[in-house]
Amino acid sequence: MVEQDAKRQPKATNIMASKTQLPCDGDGICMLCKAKPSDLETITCKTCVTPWHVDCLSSPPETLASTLQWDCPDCSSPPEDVPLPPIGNNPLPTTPSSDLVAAIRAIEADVSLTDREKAKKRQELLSGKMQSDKDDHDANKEKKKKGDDVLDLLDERLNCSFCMQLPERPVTTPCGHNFCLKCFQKWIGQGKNTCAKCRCVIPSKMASQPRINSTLVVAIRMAKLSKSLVSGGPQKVYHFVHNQNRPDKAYTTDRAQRNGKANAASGKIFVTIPTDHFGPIPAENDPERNQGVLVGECWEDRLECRQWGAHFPHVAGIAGQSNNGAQSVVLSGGYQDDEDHGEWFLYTGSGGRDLSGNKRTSKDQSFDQKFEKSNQALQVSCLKGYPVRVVRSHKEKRSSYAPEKGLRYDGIYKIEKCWRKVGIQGFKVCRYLFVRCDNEPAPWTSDEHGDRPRPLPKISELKKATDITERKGGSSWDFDFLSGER
DNA sequence: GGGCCCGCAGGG
DNA sequence: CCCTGCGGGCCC
Repeated sequence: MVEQDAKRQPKATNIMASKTQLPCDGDGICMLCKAKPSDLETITCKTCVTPWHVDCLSSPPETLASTLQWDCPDCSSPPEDVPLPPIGNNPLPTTPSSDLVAAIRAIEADVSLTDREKAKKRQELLSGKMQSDKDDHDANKEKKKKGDDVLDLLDERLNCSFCMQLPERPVTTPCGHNFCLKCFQKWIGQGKNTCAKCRCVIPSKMASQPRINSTLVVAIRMAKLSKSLVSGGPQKVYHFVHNQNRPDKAYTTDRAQRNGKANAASGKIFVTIPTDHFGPIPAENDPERNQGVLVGECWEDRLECRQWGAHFPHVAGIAGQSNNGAQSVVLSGGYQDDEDHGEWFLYTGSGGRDLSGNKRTSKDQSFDQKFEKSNQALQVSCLKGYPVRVVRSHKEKRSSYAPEKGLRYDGIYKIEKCWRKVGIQGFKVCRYLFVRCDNEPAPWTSDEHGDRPRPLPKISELKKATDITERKGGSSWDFDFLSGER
């Protein structure tokens, strides 16, 4: 039933490989003449979507039509012994990327459209039928459904045949199949030289020097973007909605130049809470395990912690919005003014630090902190008595309550007071008194404080520790734990 | 071990 | 779009 389709053969440009042929690099610079050709002087391969400098090609295409259907020297004229790729009875080409991308680019280039309109057009394009611009209001529900379909369609056709996910740093074989760079290299490393999907021979050049199909990257991104913009509409779109295509673990994006968690993007968020969800994460929001996030749960790093919803920001210590309150904090011991007593602790606000140059998280304070942004969010949570999830990190061991390793979810606290004072570095800091308030036994397990639950701190103890110099908001001292209401 | 530099995510 | 940020890896 396999049809050999002659039309699949590259246009007979019959490149003579007498002269070295090299494409443009990632910056659009011709690797042969080192010049940066304009768009008009550049031609893009229909298979691998790599740009080439026309003037440096030994045999450039002659007609407009052949330009659109052009295969670069790497992808055309396979060795004589290579059979034509077997084509199934699917009438669609197996490389949606080139045509699709050309059309998407045309939309992108249209300056008369807003981002939103572009997204809509992209989405229409991807769904294969141009939808008339009828009333935008009640079509929302339908669009939402359609958005999913589009992404699903993309998924099926673009997925890496090894890991079945949307490819990470996708490479495309001349036969039109996409793989993650890593998956592809692993396959080649096993001595294979045929496409894992259709068994067609992979040219040795491509095998030894696979190129990232950057345009496919863009297409996948655009499709996702278009989905989020069109389906989400004005209402809030939570992260977990667009989560389905992320791998289970943090991953290196095509943009990152290094592997590893330092520059990684987050893996799938497993829980179904919105990022502004207050309080514990219950079992009903944990479809993965159906148990919720339990006090004492530990994670390797912040990205993993994020995936379970305990604390969403990747770097920042406070999760919150100035008008809404703060959902969670991370205690790392990195702040001199922090004081961790387990059952209660003093937390320092963010800001006031010198972040010039590349210092993302300098420890040197150079100006006063204010109750704004995330500091204000904590203030709101204090005033309203909202529950705050607390995660401890033991990067610097300051307290016997710190977890043995990694990060640990230590349950719900309330911010009993907040104020500003002059910190150790001589600048004002925002300060918050957190007191544990959930019903589970205190999670500390050190010998020193082995008796659980640990008694609540005495007011005098807190007063002494907090050293209030300026009070800003906060509940009164008669907070509920005095009466035993936790 | 400290400094530097990277890219992601989120708020505004 | 810009700025910030209680990471994290690598290089010195």
